Amino acid sequence: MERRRVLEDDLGFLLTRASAMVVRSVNEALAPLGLRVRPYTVLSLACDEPSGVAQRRIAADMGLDPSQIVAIVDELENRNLVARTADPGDRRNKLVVATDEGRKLCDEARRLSEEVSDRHFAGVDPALLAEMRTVLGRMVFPESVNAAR
Amino acid sequence: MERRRVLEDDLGFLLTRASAMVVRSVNEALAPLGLRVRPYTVLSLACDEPSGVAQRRIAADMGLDPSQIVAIVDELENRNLVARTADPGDRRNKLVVATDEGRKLCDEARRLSEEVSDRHFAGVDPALLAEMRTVLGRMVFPESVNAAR
DNA sequence: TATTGTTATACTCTATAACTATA
DNA sequence: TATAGTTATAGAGTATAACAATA
Repeated sequence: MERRRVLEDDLGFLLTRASAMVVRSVNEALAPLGLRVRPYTVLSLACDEPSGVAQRRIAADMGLDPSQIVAIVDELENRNLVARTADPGDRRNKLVVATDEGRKLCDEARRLSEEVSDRHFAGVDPALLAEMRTVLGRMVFPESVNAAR
Repeated sequence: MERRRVLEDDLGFLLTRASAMVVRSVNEALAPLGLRVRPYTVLSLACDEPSGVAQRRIAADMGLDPSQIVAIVDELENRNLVARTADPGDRRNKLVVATDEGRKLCDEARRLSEEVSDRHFAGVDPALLAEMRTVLGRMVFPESVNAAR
């Protein structure tokens, strides 16, 4: 063989390639539901928080600029999957809350998305996968390293 | 805490977030060289193959469509970092070969890019990083699972 | 003065289809 | 007919700056 002498050991490159593969297949898997990865992620965050999530929070969790969340929430709201509700405590906030319809679709999407992940990581030692979750989780959410769960 | 109940365990999501972080900081690190991740990757592949790489090969290794390679090679060629040379064996192929200047810049870029990776994965057990490389490498290049190196 | 959501804009990346030249 | 590279185009994702409403 003796190709890819350097890139095959570059974790950044491998991460990029792997995530592109997963995103692609999740997008394909979610297409029948009319969802793509990013709207699904927003919907999922809304579903995880019964009282709703502020758009800033969504942006922070997804690593995006708040301005990029607007159109995604617009789309989900137009489809009646989430609703923007006023935060009584701080009227600058708009809390994004999932509707019943949104929750149903999210459950379905989650199932499909997990199926895709399982397929990609089939045959990998579950303990190793757990360690990868920990490493990547700490990298992505450094503030919650020792947070109680 | 008790947020992100589901996404924090979603390897696809973590992979996407982590790779976005790395790509962003590698792009920043390479900016002084006038490179971004993708041109750097193409240059790197060209440097790894003294006799040159076919554009199809580059596309396959990067998981892109061959049409997306054209503009990147154009740019590198305009900067005299690579040259397109005719493949004597099959004149349909254009082998992308790195120039001396390209090799010098690639070495520099590699150094900067490794620095970024080291920073992101500082404190992680090297053995675990090696296992992650193996898992992701198999996922990305399934054809070379048992390839001799 | 600072922060939340919003609008607007420019750029990069992704995905396809169709063309040409060689095989 | 099949394959390598190319062109063109549309859509999705990324990155900033600036604005109105609220704190």
